[in-house]
Amino acid sequence: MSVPKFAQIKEFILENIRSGAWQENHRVPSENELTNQFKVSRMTARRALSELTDAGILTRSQGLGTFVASFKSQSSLLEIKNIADEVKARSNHYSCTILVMESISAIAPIAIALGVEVDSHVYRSVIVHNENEQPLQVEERFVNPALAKDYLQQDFHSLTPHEYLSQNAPLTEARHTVEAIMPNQEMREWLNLYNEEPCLQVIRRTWSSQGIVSFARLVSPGSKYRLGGHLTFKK
Amino acid sequence: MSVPKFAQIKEFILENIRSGAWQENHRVPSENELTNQFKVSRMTARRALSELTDAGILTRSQGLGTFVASFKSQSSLLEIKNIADEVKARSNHYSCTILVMESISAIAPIAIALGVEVDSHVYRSVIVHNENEQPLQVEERFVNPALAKDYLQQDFHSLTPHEYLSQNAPLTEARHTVEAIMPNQEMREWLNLYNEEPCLQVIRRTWSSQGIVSFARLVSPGSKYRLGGHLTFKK
DNA sequence: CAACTCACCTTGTATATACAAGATAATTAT
DNA sequence: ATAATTATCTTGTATATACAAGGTGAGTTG
Repeated sequence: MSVPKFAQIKEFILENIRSGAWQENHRVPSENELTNQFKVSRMTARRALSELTDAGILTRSQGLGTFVASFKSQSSLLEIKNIADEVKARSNHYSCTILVMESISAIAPIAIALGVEVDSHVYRSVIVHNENEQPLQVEERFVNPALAKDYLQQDFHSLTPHEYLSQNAPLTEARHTVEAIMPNQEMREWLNLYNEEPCLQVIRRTWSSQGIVSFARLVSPGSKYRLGGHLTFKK
Repeated sequence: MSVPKFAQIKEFILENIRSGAWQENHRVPSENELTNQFKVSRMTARRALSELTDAGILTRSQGLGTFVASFKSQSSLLEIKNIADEVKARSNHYSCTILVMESISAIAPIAIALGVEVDSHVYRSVIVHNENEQPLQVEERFVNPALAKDYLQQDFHSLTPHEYLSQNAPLTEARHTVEAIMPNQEMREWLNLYNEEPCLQVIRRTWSSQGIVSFARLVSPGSKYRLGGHLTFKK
């Protein structure tokens, strides 16, 4: 037996999720349905579902069924949380200012980061996220237009770009780097910084099954923002 | 059935690991041994072992047995890797300079972070880690003497503090925060920085089953060091 | 019509059993 | 003594079966 049956079933389910056919909260076949479809025992079908559940890809509930988990619950440690949620979790007032929404011609480094041709047009947005009307983070994002055609038509006051993109092109992968930088003049104005203050910069690239979706640069003042992480022996 | 049998077995294994009785690479009872000890079927014993393996706490190999995984393989995204390994992985030369090794009286913030009484004595070390003889990171560490008595007698040229502490008091938890700071004069000298450069500062607290082991502050120049992260749909 | 019961679906726990396959040590044959 | 075989331990895959327990909806009862 080259590929175990339970692994084949896992692959079948993952492929449906990756392709976008099964979105978040979509109901996946029950153990009995998989048992019939794949001609395996219930225990084998169950193993596939259980392992994907442990991995955070599915959620199950007794009596109801098994469902595709929401993407954000997948992330573990350095989840770059939705900034709006984070502010609201501190029970502060969230607002945002949209500074730029445009279609630009991609210079080399941006084209490379997005995996598109140099000088092809890409979307660019610059948004300032505020906590109690004070700038907390500047989000500069470059988006591959092939994977999010109507990006520029969105109203990001109600839905953050990250939320919009997650719903539109199902994310399969994300990479980020964190570094400390000194903001330039433009960035200092956006963040309302009058003195020389270091900033945390997170560069984040996100993939979907069709390719690189977007490339974001998140800059926050060092005095107002920090990232946290937590490791434990899980039970 | 209040607590499922497989969960009881998991708890039994975790407790042995948390207490330090079973160290890294210690061999845990085989499926058959657990079957006899707990009077359960092999499938139930197997479930406990499999789930802990999926969680990264155990590793198994066919024909050999099941073992306690090494702590570093537990960490996921924001693993603060051993800096010496990181430098060597880039095939550069690693060296370190030990600036301070002392026993001090804990002022309030340090005492609180370490969970000891104010004015009780704690160990402090300051080490500069170099890549090709250039300072890459300053590690200032405060250690709870109750949990690492002979900390000051170690030679940290051969074994980093983190490695020593991991071996000595089995780690059960770690928390860290990442922020951007401007280094003070002393730190600039340690890092050989002549101009104003922002730094990444990682604060890391580590727990063992007996309490807080140490509290470290890791500062690196923003231009030389960044943290990386990676999220995927795991298979 | 409303409330209750029951059938039926779902996942959750647990067992007994079978064979495959990797690793090691003891035994046997050369 | 060395090499090959075998026995025995380990984990890995797979099935059939049983009962428990949560959730939903249909049908019965008041």
